[in-house]
Amino acid sequence: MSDGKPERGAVRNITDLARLAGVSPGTVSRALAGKSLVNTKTREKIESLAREHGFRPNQMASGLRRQKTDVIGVVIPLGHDTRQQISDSFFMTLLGYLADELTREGYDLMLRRVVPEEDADWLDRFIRSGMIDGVIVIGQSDQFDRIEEVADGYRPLVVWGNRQEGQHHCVVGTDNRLGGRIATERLVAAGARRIAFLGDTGPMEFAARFAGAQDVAARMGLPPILPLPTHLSPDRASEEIAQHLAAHAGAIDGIFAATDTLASLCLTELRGHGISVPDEVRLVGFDDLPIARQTVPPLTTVRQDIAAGARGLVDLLLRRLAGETTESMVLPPELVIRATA
Amino acid sequence: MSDGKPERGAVRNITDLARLAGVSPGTVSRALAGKSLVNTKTREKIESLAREHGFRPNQMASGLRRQKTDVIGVVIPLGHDTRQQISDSFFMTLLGYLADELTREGYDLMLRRVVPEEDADWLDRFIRSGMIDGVIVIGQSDQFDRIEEVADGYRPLVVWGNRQEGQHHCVVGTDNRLGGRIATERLVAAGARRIAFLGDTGPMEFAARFAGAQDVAARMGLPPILPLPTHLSPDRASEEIAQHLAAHAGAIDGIFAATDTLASLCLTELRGHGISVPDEVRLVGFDDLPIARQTVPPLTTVRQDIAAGARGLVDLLLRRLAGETTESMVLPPELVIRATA
DNA sequence: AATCATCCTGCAAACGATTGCAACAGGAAT
DNA sequence: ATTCCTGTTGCAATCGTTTGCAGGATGATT
Repeated sequence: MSDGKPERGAVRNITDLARLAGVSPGTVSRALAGKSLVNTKTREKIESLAREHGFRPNQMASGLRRQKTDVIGVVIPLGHDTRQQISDSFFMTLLGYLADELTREGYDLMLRRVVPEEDADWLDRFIRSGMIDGVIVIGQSDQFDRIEEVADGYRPLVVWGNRQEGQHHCVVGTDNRLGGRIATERLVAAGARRIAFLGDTGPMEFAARFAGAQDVAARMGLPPILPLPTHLSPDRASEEIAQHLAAHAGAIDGIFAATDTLASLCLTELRGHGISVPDEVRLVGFDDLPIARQTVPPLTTVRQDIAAGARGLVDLLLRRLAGETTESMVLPPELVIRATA
Repeated sequence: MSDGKPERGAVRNITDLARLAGVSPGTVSRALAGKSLVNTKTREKIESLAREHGFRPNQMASGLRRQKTDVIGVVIPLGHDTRQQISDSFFMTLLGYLADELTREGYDLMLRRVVPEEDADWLDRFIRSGMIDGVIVIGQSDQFDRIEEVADGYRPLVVWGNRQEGQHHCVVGTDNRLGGRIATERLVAAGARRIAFLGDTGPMEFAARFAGAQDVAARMGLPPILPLPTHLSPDRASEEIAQHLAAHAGAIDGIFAATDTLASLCLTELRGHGISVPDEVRLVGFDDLPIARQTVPPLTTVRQDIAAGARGLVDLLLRRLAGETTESMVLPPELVIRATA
């Protein structure tokens, strides 16, 4: 205050501050922690000194002593599609909401991106690092089993992904199978009969969407859904989509894309091939990312409520942190009809 | 090994493991840290015991003792446009690359999103938390002065943003003013004369792009650039863009958008208004995000090399961490010509 | 056999904050 | 005057790891 530049750097720890205030370190700790056991005058003196010197208690030390770091780990396993997944719009949006929610609850967020193939015990390593109070895994990728293994011995763990019959780990996610059904039903309602699924069917979530599509095909007596495996990274995807279209020209009149990103790329390719949407081919995406509103024509898609997902993840994690046992949370998908189907 | 389920949880710290191995804690520490002073046989025994019990040294304690946490803080100040900025494609892509680079260098990433208006000393608080070895700030937003204040007293700080004459903090970023010139020159070359700038001119980076556009207008004797202030969040932006278009119908034949995201929204609105691009109105964006390739028609834009930016940020930060003094790093923008100008 | 260097290992003091316990002051109650 | 509270404060152990220093064992050299 005095000079605009209080001599900072002099006070490095709670003991220095205690010396200045003429009290013991313990009292300083209590005062700064806002405990009720400190005399009001003492507290004010300590607080003003702390402010003046820009002092903040060291979180590492505090964490060590309290056995609680107030940090939540968020980890994105890059399974199938190493590159680019981390900048996938959906995951990033979810991450943004998670940051919001965690901040609101007084937690910091430690982000880690791992490649399970190079680092077998990525999850265990993170958990036992001692730096985090709990873990949120974004996307099961192909690591379902690894997660299951760990989940039994470690409570504060919540996963974004698909719910599996009888699984042990607590998961938050959209009902992908139902989403797949909804999307496919829409394609059929729009006149499609020979339907393809655009995307890799390896990852859990995608597999479930694919299964949902198959459900509908079976129920309605349509030909089986044709899987068109595709990577997620835009550069590779475009090319692969083009090949798929060339290979199955005329044999497909409806496409269910695993992701809005893929759907959008597909739309571009369809236009390139002179195929009209939705007249010749109907198209439905998944996620309802902002991009879905801006494609030409605007994309019909299945909406995932990302904000609700983030809230659910944090809420469940906090409850597990508090010792509760929690059920998984399944969010309802919602059809958003625009112009591609 | 033995049973598939080694009794974990028994070994909680280095001392437990020392007891098991029949050595002192110090030796265990040295062995696990890979120091050369330990007998090979002892080391192997300790390592195998550690593996068997899934033990990892506590990073908090280690950090406390070594005064080094191996964590880098990444903070996104949400200045002008509180909501949604964190899920802005550009920042998120940058964040992804940062995660990659930091991981490669053996650092973890702590992500924090702050609202400077609610929390005046966001930067100081983060720095002095004791949890991080250095800070990367993504975007100066309107916090230039605050960052300057802190930068003199804290070395391991690097900022993504715009370089200012005579500034004190180390910054990595594209030459926005040059980018603005390039974009505007392209608009002119494509036949535009009455040019507008779409976006808020408040944030540093945008202000520089705007200034670059003004440079060109002045040099070429064109009418002054018309600023069309717009929020970044898609929902508000669309509406605002529509209003701008309505207000200046026919009076504009070229638009330089501050961002590809805005450009893409603008394109949608233009189509809605039946205005043809690039015949009636030319459009140039900024960033070269993946979306730029998928708009209809594909977007002409100014490319920022995000990967190089991330590498630069991490590289400079590491060097400052090592005690070096570093210059700022200015990346060259690059015009990518597609079909909108 | 004595000396010395070379390896390893153990001891104990840090790092900085928290907290159970004890002690103290001052006032109230007896 | 004694006893008993109540409200504050200090003391010292603790969280788990690291590391400077000293010391012990071993083998080599004279």
